[in-house]
Amino acid sequence: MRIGELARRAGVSTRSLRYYEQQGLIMARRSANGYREYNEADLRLVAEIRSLLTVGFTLEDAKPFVACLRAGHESGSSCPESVAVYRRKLAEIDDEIRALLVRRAEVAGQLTVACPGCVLRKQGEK
Amino acid sequence: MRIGELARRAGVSTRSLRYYEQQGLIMARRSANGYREYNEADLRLVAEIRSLLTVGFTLEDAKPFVACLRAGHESGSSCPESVAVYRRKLAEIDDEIRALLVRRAEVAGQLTVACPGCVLRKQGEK
DNA sequence: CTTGACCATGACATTGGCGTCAACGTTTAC
DNA sequence: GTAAACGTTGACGCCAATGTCATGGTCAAG
Repeated sequence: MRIGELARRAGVSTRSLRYYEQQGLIMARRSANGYREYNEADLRLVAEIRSLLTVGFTLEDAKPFVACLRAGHESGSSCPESVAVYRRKLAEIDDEIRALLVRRAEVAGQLTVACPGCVLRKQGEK
Repeated sequence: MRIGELARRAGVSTRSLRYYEQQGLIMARRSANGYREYNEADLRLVAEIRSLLTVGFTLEDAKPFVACLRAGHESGSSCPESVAVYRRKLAEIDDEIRALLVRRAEVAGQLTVACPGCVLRKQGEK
């Protein structure tokens, strides 16, 4: 299949597919006229990338997963490199959450001073 | 005082001060030679901006606070516009935290499948 | 042969808060 | 008078993942 069909089937733009290729994630074969030629496996790669992007991964983060799939594994996360990325991202997310909780507390504190009674309930507080 | 001194005293770069001016936050008087001339009140404005930026506000968010101070209020948050920004930012932070918790759960779920026992404790779990 | 739907590459725009040069004027001190 | 240290404006770079043109090749239907 060519890039337009893959884009439609994967629910992404052709621009994105070319960008993924440029970033070294999905390399397509080329037919005689220079058109990119894809197969079903490529559709899986794109799906993997999209699901990773939607949970906040970067394309760089997604590379090990794609490599894992291309290496023949049934899941992109079956490889130690992928697991390492998962663990790192989890730590990053935890850091962000911690930072946000601190910021929330600071803002809420200021708001309380400026306007007592204005503060809404905090995450997790009933 | 001129821009270099204000920058040193406020702990920011001259580049930032000029940028704040360009964004309409801090307008300096100009002396005959075209140099920006600041006073102590401007130092307070910059301090206000910095403290807001560090808790994740944008320069746009900071505008009402600066306006409040310039209007003569002792605190940048004494004006209803400022309070409104506080409330909005609080809601935004809560949204971000919610989104991050969702992402964390998704990533942790995937990691659990890929590598049982790898997942770290969640925020707030003892 | 032409229209239209594809495809290709290349390059600029977006968002925010600056860093960092460039190229040039001013002031200060020696 | 000249060098150092300051000031001015202007403009490009950065980061990420695209959107969106511009310009042009390919190909099937009519």
